[in-house]
Amino acid sequence: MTDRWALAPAEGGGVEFGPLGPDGLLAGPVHRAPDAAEAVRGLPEVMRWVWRSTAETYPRLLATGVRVERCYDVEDAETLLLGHEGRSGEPRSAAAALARLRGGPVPPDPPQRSAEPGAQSSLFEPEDVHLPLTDLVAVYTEQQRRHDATAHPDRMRLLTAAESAGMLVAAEMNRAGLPWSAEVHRRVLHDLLGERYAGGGEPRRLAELADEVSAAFGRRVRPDLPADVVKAFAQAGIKVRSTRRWEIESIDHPAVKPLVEYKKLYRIWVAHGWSWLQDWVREGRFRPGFLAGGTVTGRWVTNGGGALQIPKVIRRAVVADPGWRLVVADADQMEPRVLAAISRDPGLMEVAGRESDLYQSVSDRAFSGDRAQAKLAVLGAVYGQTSGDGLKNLAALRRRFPKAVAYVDDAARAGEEGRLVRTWLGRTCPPAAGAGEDMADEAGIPTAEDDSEQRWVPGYASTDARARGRFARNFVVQGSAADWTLLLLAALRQSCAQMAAELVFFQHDEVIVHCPEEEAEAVVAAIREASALAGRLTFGETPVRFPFTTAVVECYADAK
DNA sequence: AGTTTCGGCGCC
DNA sequence: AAAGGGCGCCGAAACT
Repeated sequence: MTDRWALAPAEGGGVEFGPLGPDGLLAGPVHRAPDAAEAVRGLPEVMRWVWRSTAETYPRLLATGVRVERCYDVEDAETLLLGHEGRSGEPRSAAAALARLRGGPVPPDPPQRSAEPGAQSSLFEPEDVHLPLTDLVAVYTEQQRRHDATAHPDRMRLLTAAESAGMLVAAEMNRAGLPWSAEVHRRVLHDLLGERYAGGGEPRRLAELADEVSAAFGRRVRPDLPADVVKAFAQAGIKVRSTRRWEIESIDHPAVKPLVEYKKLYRIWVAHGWSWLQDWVREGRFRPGFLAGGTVTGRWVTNGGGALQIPKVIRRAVVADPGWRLVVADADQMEPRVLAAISRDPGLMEVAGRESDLYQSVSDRAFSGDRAQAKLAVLGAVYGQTSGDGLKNLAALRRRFPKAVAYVDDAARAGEEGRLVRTWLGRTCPPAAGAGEDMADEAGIPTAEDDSEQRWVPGYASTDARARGRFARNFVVQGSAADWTLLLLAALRQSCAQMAAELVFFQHDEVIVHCPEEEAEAVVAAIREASALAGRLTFGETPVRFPFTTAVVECYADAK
């Protein structure tokens, strides 16, 4: 018995599966079963299942009550490996990987399916992309070799394993669902928006605010149409470039107050109103369709439902089951702590080695105690601020934490020059990300029809190049943070498996566990332990700590 | 008529 | 105080 088995659909129905040796080759006879659930259920001692697609396979296992310990997602690994090899534009299906291996014509990736409310996420149409077991294993074996060819094979192996674990977590979260009280949601909507009118038009409060805006302008204005609002301000003698809130709010005009209020409520109405509730909440659960690693940086996305943008007021509707609690855990100052870990800046590591407020410590050292300025400087360094006070503050930051600032500056320069930029574990930023230009241009190689203005010139980066620089600067921090959170989730998932507790929500640096009241303290401890373990596994031994703020609540809105 | 892009704003 | 990174969502506008 080996601890890794590969599994694939069999010709004529059912599945075939077999054990893998240390070299990644089939190391024993191939078995057959009527379906994946039966195969997995019959081999509880298998530690890792190698399959083509977790999003395709695992929801069906979960539907029959079968959980797996670990997996290896061949198509996800293909995506990460292609990225690392600077070939992110190539098709990443297992079938494409096999074709590259065998030298045949490489099939393009099938188009993505659009999201449907309540649907289990599934990236690919199943019919045309399945590989027989022996072919899948051939791709897997080659992928093992390709891991070895990376700059840090151990980190790359950790990355593909971690993201596969993330995909298990995502599938399990989608199955569990976020506890959601439709009754509370409706009450919140009614309190904010007033009664709904028949015919699906604006609710009462929005209609009233629209009337107030119109009255202030002295003519009918539709506050949801930016062009209309800009025109109305112009007629009132006020020039506005846009109707963004920060721009509107500085204007002295009676329409501003109802307009800003309208925008806020309009947003809730269209994005998380009654029709959202109708579409996305079933039997007391909201199933967000989490997709691990859905973005270039490795952050997750959700497939419909806007789960990562739930407005704070709507969180009132997230309510634990009777006798259960929500453990809401939020990583404290995650990005600067990650920057400390990846840059190995001694000063920043020392600051990040404490669990206390990092921005306060930074400000004590570099900003004479002005925490707000310190926070702006750190975020400016991470996001690539180009103007304003942030630049001045960045200089102060650079004096005290030179290695940290140099780390993101180097990433920005690499991005501007079209070079590859990687996270700590090896997730790679495609050169074209955020720019939409072709590869030759990205690499600074002139092409025949280039407009010279767009081409990269040393020392005179174009607007696009600078945008790529900002993207790359942010990528190394945000992406390495995503690396760390994958390891965190994997560890926390293993702890929760020992209890009734379930992971139900994840949002970049925040996780929610739904558990019986008596397990809540154990879950809080598990989060602390998972954080420490993830820090060690991801970044090695560093002084950096990753503390969480945790709250045990019955309602998500009470966590902050 | 159907599809893509844009403006604005929610979250991190 | 000014408007830098990542996303998704919606309706309207701008296209094919």
